[in-house]
Amino acid sequence: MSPSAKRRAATDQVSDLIASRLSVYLRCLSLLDQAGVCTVSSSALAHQFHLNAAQIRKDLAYFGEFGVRGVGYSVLELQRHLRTILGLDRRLNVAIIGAGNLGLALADYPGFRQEGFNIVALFDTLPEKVGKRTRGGVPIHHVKELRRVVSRNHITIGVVAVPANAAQLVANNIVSTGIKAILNFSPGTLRVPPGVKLKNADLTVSLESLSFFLARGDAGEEK
Amino acid sequence: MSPSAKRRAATDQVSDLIASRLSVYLRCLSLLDQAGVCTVSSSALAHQFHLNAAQIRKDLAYFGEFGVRGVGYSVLELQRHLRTILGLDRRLNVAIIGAGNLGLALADYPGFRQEGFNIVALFDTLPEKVGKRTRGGVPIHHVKELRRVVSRNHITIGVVAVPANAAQLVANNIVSTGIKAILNFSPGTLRVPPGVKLKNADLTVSLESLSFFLARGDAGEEK
DNA sequence: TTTTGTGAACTAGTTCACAGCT
DNA sequence: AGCTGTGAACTAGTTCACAAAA
Repeated sequence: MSPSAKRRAATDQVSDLIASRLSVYLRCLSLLDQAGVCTVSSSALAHQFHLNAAQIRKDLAYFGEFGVRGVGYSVLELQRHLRTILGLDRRLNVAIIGAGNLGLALADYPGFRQEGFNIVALFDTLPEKVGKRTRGGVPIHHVKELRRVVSRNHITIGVVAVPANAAQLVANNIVSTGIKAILNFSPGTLRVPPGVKLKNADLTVSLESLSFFLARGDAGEEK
Repeated sequence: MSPSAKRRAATDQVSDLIASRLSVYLRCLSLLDQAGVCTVSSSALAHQFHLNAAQIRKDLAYFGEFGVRGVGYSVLELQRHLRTILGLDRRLNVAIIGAGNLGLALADYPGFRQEGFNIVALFDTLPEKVGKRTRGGVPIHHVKELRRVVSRNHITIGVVAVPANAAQLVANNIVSTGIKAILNFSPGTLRVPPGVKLKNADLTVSLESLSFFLARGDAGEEK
């Protein structure tokens, strides 16, 4: 079967788990690249980063034949492939709604910029915040400007960083601008129409799971 | 089979997915409670919050028989049960290592306090930060004070909010104090000994998954 | 009758193990 | 010889569907 035949149609539903792992692989490769490594085998990757070799191969093979049998994967080449697959070959503009502690911190978080994400705008409704900028220089707009700013700046990802009671309203607002990807930090379950990808990153849920494992006394590694 | 016989031994390994869902259920119940609802059936819960009724029942039944056949669950009673199961019946003290943007924001994040978590201390190595306090009043200590502050304040959860290159070192440091639960915001794969529960909350991974789904053009709901 | 609790059926995700390249 | 790519086997997680209880 030819490599191109392997690339799946855009309609195939790929699980969230695979998407997250690809992102992890990319970060592992960056580390190897920095360390001057040119070629790596799936088992070397697996061993170094506590992953499963077969799973790495399967995940990668899903998108094409990137390896060379008997040799392994070219670190540089695989990095490039993963960046393309993850859509990181172009810069992505991100808006954060909610200029509270969390929103402000996310806006200036250096990790995002580093990986190719531009946080181009914050939004809030409080008059004392609107018009200001974060320490890192991200401008804070009024939420009513959302649609205008989104289309002018080609924003493709919206981040919800408002309290729970406002979250669904904000999400609807984001969806109405045509944005197709939402990262939600607020607690509770948001509803978005089909065609819009929602990812939850509720920090309290994470802490409460830890609490749960502490209470039971059984631990173990996370996947 | 008696209700108590259902309660599983502490050695049973319960998946992360169940733990997270319990936390979500608890939040749904809080909303219902605020709305003055006294009793709720699994299907009502499922319908209102876009969950699966059978899954709710199975998750809950794993820990005991909390429902009444033909009636449903008492909102108040189930809340209390979930809080116990999640270990939220006692307050939990949390330390955050890394007083950067993210660490500072997490320290003052009102959602944590609200749910029963006390962020009692921040840690950093920079002399200009050590000795200060966050806006919310959380004191910033030097990392070398970690062990002392942890034992004096009965801290049971450690949060890693430092750059990737320092993360493993910080994790080791946390483990050495006897803390058994770590929430990791840094990118990359940390290694912790068995008996310590590690939960990753890498924000870049979340954004990159979204980017991936944008690039493919297939969306759909997250689990 | 209504709704729980749960075995059975099903679906998704992971790992094994090896054929097939290089 | 060594390592990828992948069907087959396995494991985990979800949903169905119904008996038992209120």
